[in-house]
Amino acid sequence: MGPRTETKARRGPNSGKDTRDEILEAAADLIVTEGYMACTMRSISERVKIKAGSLYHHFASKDEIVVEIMNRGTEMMFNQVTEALAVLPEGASFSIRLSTAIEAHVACKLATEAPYMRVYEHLTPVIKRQSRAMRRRYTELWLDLIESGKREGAVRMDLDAEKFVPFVLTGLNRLPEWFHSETMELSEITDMIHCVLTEGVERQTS
Amino acid sequence: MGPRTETKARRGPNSGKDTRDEILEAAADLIVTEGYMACTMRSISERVKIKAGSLYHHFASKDEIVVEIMNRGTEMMFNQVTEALAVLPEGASFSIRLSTAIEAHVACKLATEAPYMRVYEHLTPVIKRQSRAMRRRYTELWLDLIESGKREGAVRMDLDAEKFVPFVLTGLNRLPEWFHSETMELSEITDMIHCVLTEGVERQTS
Amino acid sequence: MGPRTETKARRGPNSGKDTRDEILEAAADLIVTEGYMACTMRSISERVKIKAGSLYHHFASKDEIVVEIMNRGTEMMFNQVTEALAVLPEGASFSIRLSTAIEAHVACKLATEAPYMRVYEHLTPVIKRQSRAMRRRYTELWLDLIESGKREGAVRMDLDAEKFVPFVLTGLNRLPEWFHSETMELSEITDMIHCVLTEGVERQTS
Amino acid sequence: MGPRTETKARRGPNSGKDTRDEILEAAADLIVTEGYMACTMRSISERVKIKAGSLYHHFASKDEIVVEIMNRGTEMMFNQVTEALAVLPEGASFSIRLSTAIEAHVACKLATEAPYMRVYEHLTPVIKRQSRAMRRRYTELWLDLIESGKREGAVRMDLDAEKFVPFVLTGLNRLPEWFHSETMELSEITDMIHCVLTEGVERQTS
DNA sequence: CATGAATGAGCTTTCATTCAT
DNA sequence: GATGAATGAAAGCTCATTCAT
Repeated sequence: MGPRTETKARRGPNSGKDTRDEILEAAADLIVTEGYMACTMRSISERVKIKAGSLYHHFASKDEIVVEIMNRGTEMMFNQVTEALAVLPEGASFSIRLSTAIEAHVACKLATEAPYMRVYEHLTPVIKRQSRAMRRRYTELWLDLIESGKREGAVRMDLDAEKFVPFVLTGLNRLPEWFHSETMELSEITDMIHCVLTEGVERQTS
Repeated sequence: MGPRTETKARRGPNSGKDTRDEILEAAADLIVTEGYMACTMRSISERVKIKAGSLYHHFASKDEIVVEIMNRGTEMMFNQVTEALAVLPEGASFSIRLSTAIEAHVACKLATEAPYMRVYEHLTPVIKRQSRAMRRRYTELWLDLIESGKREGAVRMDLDAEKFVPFVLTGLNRLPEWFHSETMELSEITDMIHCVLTEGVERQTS
Repeated sequence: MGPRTETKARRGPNSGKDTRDEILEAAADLIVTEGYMACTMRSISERVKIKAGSLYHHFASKDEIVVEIMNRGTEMMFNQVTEALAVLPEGASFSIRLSTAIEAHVACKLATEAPYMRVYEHLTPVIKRQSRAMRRRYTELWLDLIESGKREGAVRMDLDAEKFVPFVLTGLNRLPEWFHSETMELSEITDMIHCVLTEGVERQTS
Repeated sequence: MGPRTETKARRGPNSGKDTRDEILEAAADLIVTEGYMACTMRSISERVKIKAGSLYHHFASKDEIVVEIMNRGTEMMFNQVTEALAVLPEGASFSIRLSTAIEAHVACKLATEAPYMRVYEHLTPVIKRQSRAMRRRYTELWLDLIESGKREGAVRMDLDAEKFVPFVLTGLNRLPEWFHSETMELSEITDMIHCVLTEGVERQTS
């Protein structure tokens, strides 16, 4: 018998997903596809094919589920963007690093197979407040990006990163609300945003 | 006999607000201050100091209340921004018009006395879908602004306004989520945004 | 100006229908077409094009409306059947008088233009209890019919009319529940009933 | 350990009734004793001594409860009448079979201990429509009875059973509305009905 | 671990009724 | 007579949660 396959991994051999993961995924998927209101303990339990009360063996409350979803989502985004930046060649310019970050972030927000990262637009501020720490960590990733741009002389020194980053991120986060994959090409959007953020909308006079 | 105080205005001297308005305002205020979940027919009725069932004399359903709040909010924003642009001197440059629109929009989103315009960040996409028409109208105001910028040669012709405007507006709409009036000056933010959008973040080389 | 046309008879010249009648008819029609549950003070008032509260100028309560409908219905049935019997030639046989009564009763129960007489099947015993006196009077009409049959030697003396009549009437009253005018001829049914009641279902041996 | 008393039967020693049955019985009893309007989810739950919301663990809606009551009622009637006919000696005459069916049917309608079978008179057509299939099945039992009477030459061939049966059944069903056990003997009634249906009310001339 | 049953609080909505204007 | 606004009670139903088995 293989290592640690006895108790867990009931569906799909050593798939690595235990009930806890299934619950989170079911809940996240409900939020993304049917909205936060439709994500009740009962609807979650139906998807996992478990009875509602049994959810409490894995989570102390519904809040705990939602908070973990939010945290996992942000963490996955953090990892994805970090990874995308890490694989860039040593010494890549700020402009390249910025567009890489934008692309990675947006790709996460639209990833159909990973509901975790797409729940945010469906959550109200009251709920999101519970996941501030994790989000702050992600924000700092972007703050670092801007700071590095300043250090290498690519970004205006008077840019207030603490205000610029939240503005950009909230804009990027809501993209699923108006992006329609049928009529738009994703690269068009990331290019537009990258271009606006680096050069602005004004016609270059010279 | 005083001016039009005969029939209405039973609470508050000639306030001009009828119960319908009071209900909408109470509901909007609840959403803004305590979140959408806390805005129940009962909590609304308590604020208006009538019984819950009486709300149905003024609105057919809770949905109708929320939809009207959303529509009024967007309409007020539309009027406010339109007005701000209208009072500009004839021939004001695109840059001025853009910063005026940004300031007007942001001022609305943070106006403490007018909860209508601040509910959006507390609503989930499922709910907001019901007010799409009105929002489209507001979006078109901004599309016109960009188009006029192109016509006068101030904006790059290759800017895709249909993508740029939603990106900017969603960024502006979420401002209340991270703006803290204690530590930030509102003008700092609108200036930053205006600057980024027109010139970009890159250091001017010349 | 004609006699007494000033205040009443607003719709249709001296139609003889005042608001009170309109209310009763609207309520009866609602009961017949949509069921008792759908007959609310509000739905009645909408049909009469009046506001709900105004109904209380004409009736002290919803109960009063329903009771009057029931009474009027029974009274109309009483008059209709009495009239049908009255126009028979002097000395008409019991068998003829019985079939006449059946036909008149059934015709009332299916009369589409007179909802009053058709409400009964839609009312529960609890409600109907309030109109017992009027119904007793109608029952006595039938008791008299049977008694006259006995007197002229057409009806078995041992028939207990006090039991026979309610049995027959309840059977006749529910006819609208299973009669379908598309597939059945009304005369078929009244003939069948008349035949069964007079001769029974058994095959005549002689 | 006694027979099958382990798991269920928490209230009342081995009563064999689970909560679902208790709910149905409580609801049926409420309908019969206090009328359909008095049968609310709350009043049912009070009788069963659980909270109103708990009813939804056993039934999806109030409608489901009422429909099941109706179906059970008709099914019990069906079984009772079938059984009564089954225990008759082989070759019992049509007249005997008819009076047996009448007695069994009426006994059901008046059975104080079985509220299921007595709810019908308290339900409006709108509600009863939901249980048509089951009722049709019961009607067919009677249609078969008449047909067998025709086959053995006891019933007139021209009798339209499809009309005769509904007429008789509706008459029998409403019996609780006017039958008073204090002043009437049940057998008097069933005898009268049997006699009228077989021989008619007319005095035999020969 | 999982379940079935139950809870309690709260939800939106409906209804007959009242009454000052 | 009629209306608009309000009431109070109650309706059907939902939800997160608990817990003995």
